[in-house]
Parts: sequence; C-alpha cells; structure tokens
Amino acid sequence: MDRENLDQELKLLHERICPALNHPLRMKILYLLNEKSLNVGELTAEMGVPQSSVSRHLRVLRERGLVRAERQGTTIWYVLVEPELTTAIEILRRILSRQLGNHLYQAQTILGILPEEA
Amino acid sequence: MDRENLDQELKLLHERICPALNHPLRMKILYLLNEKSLNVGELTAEMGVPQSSVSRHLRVLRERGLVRAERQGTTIWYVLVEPELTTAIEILRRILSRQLGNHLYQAQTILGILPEEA
DNA sequence: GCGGAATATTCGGATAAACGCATATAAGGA
DNA sequence: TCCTTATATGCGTTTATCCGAATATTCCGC
Repeated sequence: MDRENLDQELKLLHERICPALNHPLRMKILYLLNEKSLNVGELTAEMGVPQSSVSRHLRVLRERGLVRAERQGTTIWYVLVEPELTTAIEILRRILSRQLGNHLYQAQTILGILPEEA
Repeated sequence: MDRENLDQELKLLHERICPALNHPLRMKILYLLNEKSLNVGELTAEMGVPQSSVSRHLRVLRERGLVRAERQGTTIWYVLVEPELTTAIEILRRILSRQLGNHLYQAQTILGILPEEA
C-alpha cells in the first residue's frame, strides 16, 4: 500500500470508526449493547444523562453502521452490529490498566494527571 | 464494577488512551513506530506535513506514555511503548474493511500490500 | 383524528482540537 | 562563543464537538 492509499484509509478510519471510541458515553453504549440489545429508554436509564444526549450519541454510531435501530411500535431497539468494537476497547483498557499499575501514585492521588515523561 | 467505577474508567480511557487513535496522523505515527523506532526528521519525511505538526502529535502520545523519546545528541528517537495500540487499530481496520464490502481482507500490517479500493 | 409515550432533531452557546507560521530551546562542533 | 542542525513551543485563528433545553416526529390505542 503506497502512501496515498494509507493516508486515505486512515482518513476513513478517523471519520467512520474512531468517533465510536472517542467519547465515554459512546463507549458505555457499546459496552451495554454488547451485553444485550436495549431500547433508548433503557439506555437512558443506565447512563444517567438526558435522553437527547443518548439519542445524539446513538446517531453517531448508527450513521456509521456500528449499531442498528430496530423499530417495534414506538420503541426502538438498538443492536450492536460490530461487537469487535468492544474487543478494541478491551485492548485500550488493558493499556490503561498497565499504566495505572506503573503509575500507581498518580492513579490513586490525582486521577487527572498524566504519566511523567521519560 | 459498579456504575461509578465504570464511568470513571471510561473517562480515563477517553482522556489518556483514546486521543492516540483519534487522529489520522497519530495513527500513522503509531504504525510507523510499530515497524521500527524513528527520529522526528524521519517521521516528518514519511508524513508529508510540517515538522511542527509531527512534533505536536508526538507530544500527545508522549504525554500519555504511549511512546517514549530517547535523546541521542541532537536527535530524538521515538519508541512505541504500547504496540497493542496497533492491534486495536487493526481491529478498527477490519471493521472498516467489512463496511466497505471488502471481503478480501487479510490481517496484515497496514504498510503491507492490501486490496485496492481502500 | 386525538392524546400520550418514545425517540429524534434543532438551536445557540460553550469548549476543545488542530493548524500554519514564526520563534524558542538544546546539543554539537568549529 | 558562534553557527548549524534537530526538535519543541507560543500565538492567533479556524474548525469540530458537545451540551441542555425546547421542540418536532413517529407510532399506537382509543
């Protein structure tokens, strides 16, 4: 793959896949849907944020084909189309876990801080 | 894990790990460094963007402990600390490939030869 | 058709991210 | 010390993302 195609694919990844992982609420949605399909009301109850917020995050995922909406009367059930997304999140969690192990003081005392530079 | 802890961990993931994957140039850097360690000049040559841009993206990765900077004279070599990041990107690429209807996908480094139309 | 429940969207404003350019810092050698 | 090369940062601007509140849409039962 030459540089043109590589850049093109990375741009597509950035536009169409990465946004799924780039917000705590969206990652949470993915996790919840990985357990079982839920409707918007159930998701809203789990997430503790306004319904409009859940709905907008669902749209980000839906527009990218990562979740699917199935209407059943007035209720809309959301289904995880790409369970591999949770696999990717698991990898990121493993990295974070390693970091917190390596920087236990920072993790326990000041959660906001970043690891020190080498 | 209760809701509080889950939300807390997702917030940390969002702040400290996810930014690595949320920019085409940073993903490219991760891929390049996964092949071998490079200095800033080499990276800049590969990426075709201003050096200041490369440097700032490197800082995002460095501040999060995902790459490491090793000075050698005036040159600074960057080393990938978390190769699992490229595993995560591979997963995202597989999802994208599925979306594009490309069933010829084979797990391979992004720098290798891959099907057209990406 | 009407009312209510479930979900989606619009609006305006706030926050954060990224950029190019110019300049600053740091190290090595004459 | 001064010059050069390598890398990092400050500045001002543009662009993207997110939010809550309010409103709109869709569907069902009556």
